[in-house]
Amino acid sequence: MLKQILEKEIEKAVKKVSAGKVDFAIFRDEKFADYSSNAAMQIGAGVPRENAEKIKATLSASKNFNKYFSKVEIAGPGFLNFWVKEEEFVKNVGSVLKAKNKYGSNKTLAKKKIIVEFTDPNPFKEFHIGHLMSNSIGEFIARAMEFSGAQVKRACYQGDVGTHVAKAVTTLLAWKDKFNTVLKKGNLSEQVSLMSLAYAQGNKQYEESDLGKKMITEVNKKIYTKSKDIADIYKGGREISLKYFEEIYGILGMNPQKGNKPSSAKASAGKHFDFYFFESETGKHGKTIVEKFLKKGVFAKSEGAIVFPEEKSGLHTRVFINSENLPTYEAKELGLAEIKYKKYKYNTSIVVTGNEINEYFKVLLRAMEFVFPKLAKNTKHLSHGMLRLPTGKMSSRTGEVITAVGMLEDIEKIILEKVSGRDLKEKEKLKISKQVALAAVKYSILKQSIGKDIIFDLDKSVSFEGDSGPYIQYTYVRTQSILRNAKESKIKELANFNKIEGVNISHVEKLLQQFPEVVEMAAEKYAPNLVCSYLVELCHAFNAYYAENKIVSNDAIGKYRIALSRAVGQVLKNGLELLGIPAPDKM
RNA sequence: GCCCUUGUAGUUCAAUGGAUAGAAUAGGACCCUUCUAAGGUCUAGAUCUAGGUUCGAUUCCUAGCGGGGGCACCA
Repeated sequence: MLKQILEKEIEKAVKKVSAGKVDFAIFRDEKFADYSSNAAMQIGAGVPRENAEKIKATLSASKNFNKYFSKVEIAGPGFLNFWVKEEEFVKNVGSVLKAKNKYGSNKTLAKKKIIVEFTDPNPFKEFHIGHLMSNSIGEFIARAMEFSGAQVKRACYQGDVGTHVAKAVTTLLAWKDKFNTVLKKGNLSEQVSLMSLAYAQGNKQYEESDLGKKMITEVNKKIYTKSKDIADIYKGGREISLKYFEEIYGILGMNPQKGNKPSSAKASAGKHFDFYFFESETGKHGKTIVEKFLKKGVFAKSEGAIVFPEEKSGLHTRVFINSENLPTYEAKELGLAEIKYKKYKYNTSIVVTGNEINEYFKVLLRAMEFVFPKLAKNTKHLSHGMLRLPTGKMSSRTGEVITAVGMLEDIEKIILEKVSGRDLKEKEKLKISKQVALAAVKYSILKQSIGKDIIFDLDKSVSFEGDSGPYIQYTYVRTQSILRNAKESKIKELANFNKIEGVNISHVEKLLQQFPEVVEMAAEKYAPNLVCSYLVELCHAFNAYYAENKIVSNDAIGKYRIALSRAVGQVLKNGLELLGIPAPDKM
């Protein structure tokens, strides 16, 4: 990459000016140049502009520098501005077409084994738009790591035991007949909605009456001990949820994983993750671990529970095993860390969750430092913000939730309306509306830096214009349409990019050259928003180019423009692929 | 009360300590007998307050004010 070449050249030049280590940056701002650097100003000694002059002189004399760059200038307080030779941009168009779906990938994480845990929906509860957020972000992280050469495994961790399950099961016990009927005769969505009703009802009971709370606590114990009283209901409900989740992963565009192994015999045959972990197993293992380390003094007994005390964490005391002798989230997570490692000897374990558990996770990692120091070091907690409604936080406890499927369906209807006039088959229209809806939703999640809350206004947030997923899809469609036209007109596109004359390098070519750098930074910083804003910028540049120039024409420049369109299409497709957004050929 | 996090155009979001703070929407003015107007062109509009570090601060530090989350047996 040009950036790396430039970096080395500057490094060499700086050494001639300063003996000490200089920490400089290379950045891009098209207002000024193709690349810029602050190297001269980062040198502690001397006058910045004089240092810049010296660096410039060295670079100008470098053969390797002159091979790729046409010019270096000094500006402002001492910035070095660099211009890339125009022919490099043309050559790069050829590189895009040659590399195809590999363009932009790199090897920075080659041979690294990474496990990414995300989505983590709980059986017996709804799959709401918050899970959609975790899924979109997690899938991006996984794909970005893969694009950087890592061997990635996807993991999904599901809470199939615990109070929340007991709440639903307690209600379902009371509704036994109704539940059995729906279980036998109802379709999946009826089954699921009955369960979420049961959960909301159970939750109400738990909060409003002591008797209800007591009942649910009893049922909770029965779930842990696998009592026969609840076995059928529990098993039935669990299966429904897991089946439903798999259906959603398919809708969200996750690819089935090859050779995946459910981590326990009880697991249903999920296909979309490599590993499925369940609290029923991590709880058991976690409890054993905590008990073992209680003896070693890592944990302490307090008020009938086993806690990780504040003195050790430096944060605050957390319960790992409660006074009912059941493992809490923290103990389960401890168990999970080791179970994961046994399944897959990872170099890095990334856990994607909502940010409301940030504090717990910090305590957990401190505890893990005592228990599994190596794993603690290699675990990275990546938290995203909450998906909030303009009316406030949504709550599955009260039943005020927007489900992922419900929202996607609503948007699909709007899009179906939009494509109604197009000359397309009904089947195509349906497929396209699904693809565009997914793009609208996923993009609105991924376009901002993860970690911040998203205020999700259904009417406003999900946009089809401007800075949106559909805009990128539309531009991709435009490139494909151009290629179809060229084919119909029997115009052959350019194949040799080494000696093309009369091409005016536009913003489009420069952006194409930038893609690999963007991908690398997005992966390094876990920042899908960088890919998003890059893609929109590329779309904008290409659409402006398209408005100004006739693309399809049977002459040298036409042939070049067709090739350029194909390259733009390829990069858009690669970028969308990273974001987990489909790229339709027509819309 | 304590801890974490956040504060940028009317709104929703950008900006590895750099040059003139970018987009998108909403507003105003234009462009479909050139390849999909889900598009393009022009225009107006913003860094919570007070200090500090720095050649240079939206970015780092301190304090204050506002939003969000958390503060042992839910996850």
